[in-house]
Amino acid sequence: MGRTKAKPGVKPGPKVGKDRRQEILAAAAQVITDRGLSETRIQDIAETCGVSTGLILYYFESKDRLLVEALTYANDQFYLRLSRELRKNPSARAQLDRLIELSVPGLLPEFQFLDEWALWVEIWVRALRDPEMAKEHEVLNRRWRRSIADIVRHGRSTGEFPEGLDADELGIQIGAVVDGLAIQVLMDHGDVTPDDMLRVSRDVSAKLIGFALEPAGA
Amino acid sequence: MGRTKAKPGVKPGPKVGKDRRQEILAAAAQVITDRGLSETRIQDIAETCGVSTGLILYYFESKDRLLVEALTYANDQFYLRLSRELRKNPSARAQLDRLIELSVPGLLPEFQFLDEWALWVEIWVRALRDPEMAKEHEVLNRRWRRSIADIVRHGRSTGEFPEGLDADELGIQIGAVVDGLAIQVLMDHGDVTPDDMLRVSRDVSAKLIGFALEPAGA
DNA sequence: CCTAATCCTGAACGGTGAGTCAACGCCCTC
DNA sequence: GAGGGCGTTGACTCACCGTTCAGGATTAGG
Repeated sequence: MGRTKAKPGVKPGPKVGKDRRQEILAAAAQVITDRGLSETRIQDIAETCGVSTGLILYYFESKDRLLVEALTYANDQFYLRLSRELRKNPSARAQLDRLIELSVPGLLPEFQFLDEWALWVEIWVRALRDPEMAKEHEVLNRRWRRSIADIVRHGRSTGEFPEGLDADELGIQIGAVVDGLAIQVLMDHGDVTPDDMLRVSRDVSAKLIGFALEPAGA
Repeated sequence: MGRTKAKPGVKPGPKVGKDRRQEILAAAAQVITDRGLSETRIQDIAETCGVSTGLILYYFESKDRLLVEALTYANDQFYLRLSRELRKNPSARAQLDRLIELSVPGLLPEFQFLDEWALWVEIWVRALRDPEMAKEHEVLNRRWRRSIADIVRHGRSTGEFPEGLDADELGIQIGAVVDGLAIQVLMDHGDVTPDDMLRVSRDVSAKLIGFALEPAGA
C-alpha cells in the first residue's frame, strides 16, 4: 500500500509525521466534494486514504473538527494556487483575468476533480450555525476579497486602472459578482455557461473599475 | 379545522388534507431556517406544528421529499410576496428598489423570522447532489432572474431606462450581484452591512443598466 | 535485546432518528 | 346508531454511524 518509509533522518523528507494529518484532510476534502458535507461519513474518509476509521479519530478529536479543518484546508490550497498564479503576472489586467479564470467552476482541467465552489457553498451553510466555521469563513472571505482589492490597487499604481471607488469597495462588488456567477455555473443548468461567466465577469469588472475592454469578438 | 373532502379509494393524493400539508411545510421551513437542513429532524417539525411524528410521514412519503417541498414552498412564498410588492409600483425604478430591499437579508421586520437567503444556500447545497432539488432550483432560479429582467424591460418601455444590453443578460448580472452580496450580509461579519448591500446593489444596478442615481445622502 | 512511545486496527458500544404499524376516535353517511 | 374510513397517535423496529477501547504492530532509543 502507500506505506511511507519513515527514515530516521532528523529532518523532514518529503513525507513524515504530520503527513498523515494532511493525507486525511485531503481525503476528507475529496469526499466532501464527492458526496457533500452532510453525507460524508468517517468511514468514507478512512477508505479514501486507505486507513481504519479509528485512525481518523486518532488524529482529529471529532468528526466536526475534521470537517471544518478540511474545508479550510481545501480553501487554503486554492488560495495558495491563486497567489502563485497572480505573482506570475506583472500586469493588473492579466492578474484580474487570471483570477477570474481560476474562479470559474470546472474551467481549468487541473481543478476538475475538486470543485472549489462546491466547497464554498458547504462552508457558507456550515458557517451559518457553527461559530468555529464562521470564524474561519471570515478569514477566508476577507482574504478572497482582498486578493481582488489588491489587484485594483496594483492596477492603479501602474496606471492601468483609473482612480475611482475605494479599492476595498470594489473588492466587495467584484467579489459579489464572481460569487453569484460561480453559483450559477456550478448549478449547471444551461443558463450560465463557464464562457458566459468569463465574459460577464470581465465585462462587469471593467465597467466597475472603469477601464475599457478591447472588443474580443466582433 | 378546514375539513377537506377526501375522495375514497384514492392513493395519498395531493388533494387530501391540503391544509395539514401546508401547515407541515410551513413548520418544516421554519425548522430548516432555525436549525439548518442537515440538523432538521422529523420530530422537530412535528413539535413545531403540534402533531405526532407519525403524521408527518402520513402526509409525505419520506423526509427527503418533505424537505425539498418545504424549500420550494418557502421560496414560493417569497416570490409571491415579491410579485405583489412589485405590482404596487408602476415605476421601474421603484420596482428595482423594492426588489433590492426585499432581497437584503434581515432588513424587513416582517421577514426577520425567516431568512429567505439561509434557505437559498440550503437549496444550492442540496441541488448539487439531489436531481429532484436541482430541477426545482432551476425553476426558482429562472423565476428570480426573470423578475429582474422584467423590471428592466418595463423600465425601457416607459423610457426610465436606456436601451442597452439584453435584459436577460442584465437579469443574470444584477442577480449575481444581489446573490453575492446577500451571502455576505447573511454571514454577518461587519464587512458588508444591510445598508452597504442596499447602496451597492443600487449603485451597481444603475451602472449596469445605465441610468443615473440622484445623490442620496450628502 | 528490552522498553516505551507512537501508530494503527477492528470490533464493540451507544445514541439517534427515519420509517412502520396497530389501534383509536371522530365524523360522515346511510 | 351502525359502519366505515380518514386523520392521528406514539411506541416500536431497525439500521446506521460517531466514538471508544484494548490490544497488535512498528519504530526509536538505550
